[in-house]
Amino acid sequence: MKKQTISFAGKKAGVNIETIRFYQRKELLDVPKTEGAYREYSEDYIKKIKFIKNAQELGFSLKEIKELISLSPENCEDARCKVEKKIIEVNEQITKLNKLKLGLEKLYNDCLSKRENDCCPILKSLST
Amino acid sequence: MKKQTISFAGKKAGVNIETIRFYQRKELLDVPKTEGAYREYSEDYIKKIKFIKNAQELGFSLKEIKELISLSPENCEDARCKVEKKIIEVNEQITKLNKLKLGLEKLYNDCLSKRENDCCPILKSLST
DNA sequence: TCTATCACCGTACCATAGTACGGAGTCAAG
DNA sequence: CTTGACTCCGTACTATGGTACGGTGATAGA
Repeated sequence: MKKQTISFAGKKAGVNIETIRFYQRKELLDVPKTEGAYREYSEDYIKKIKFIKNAQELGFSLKEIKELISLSPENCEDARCKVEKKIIEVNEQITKLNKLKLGLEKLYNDCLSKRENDCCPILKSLST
Repeated sequence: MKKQTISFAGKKAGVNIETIRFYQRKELLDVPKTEGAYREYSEDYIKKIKFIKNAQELGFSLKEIKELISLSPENCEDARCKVEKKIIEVNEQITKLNKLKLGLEKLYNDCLSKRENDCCPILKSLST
């Protein structure tokens, strides 16, 4: 059995050692209590790190992940509620980005169709 | 003629005084040179502040806006190039968010259709 | 047993986009 | 001519998500 040190856990979970320590400071992970001077990071602990990374990839902030962690696995209504809220947020972001895209595309096309010697429509239109 | 102080400019452009000073420090705006002890903020200056705010709303970072500002208004090829790049970025973000949304929706539906006394699928699936 | 390599710890630093604060100076109205 | 409001200035602080560094101590292999 390989020693389950922090660097081992970091490699297995695909994160920096400092990141683990950072999550511990932020109380997203507990600090394992050990007999010796060096802490032991169990497979379970590595799963917890991966949980954080998975949730991050789904767009949750560390603050939100901390809330998710504190939920009871039996009563999942709260978790479902948080996921629902996040879906709404993501939808809002998509809507916003689509509008943004339209604005940028208009700018781009105006610039392409400008007459010779005209002032740049991009820089001009941003100045209004 | 009203005095064109910094607070006047801030109100007219819809930004905080501190934000103007922040942009000056970041060299996005120049510091107006004045005879007296208090600086004068021209209408032209207020337009520059609005330029920054407009560009921000289109998704440009302050760093990118600084680059935009440095472009010559005659040769707009560079500006068009930056806009094009930003359109690609926005598209990538939209794609990413759509994937994220699918993931969240799957999680949500799994949770709704879970059997009584099952462990919460959301918390469980994030733990893998 | 020695020494390289790690762990642990606090603190400082990175980028991003500001906001807040306190002191000193200035300006204008009463 | 004083007082309140404002400017200017540097610095510190906010949130977010980490990374880096330097000192001390433990541990394991040669």
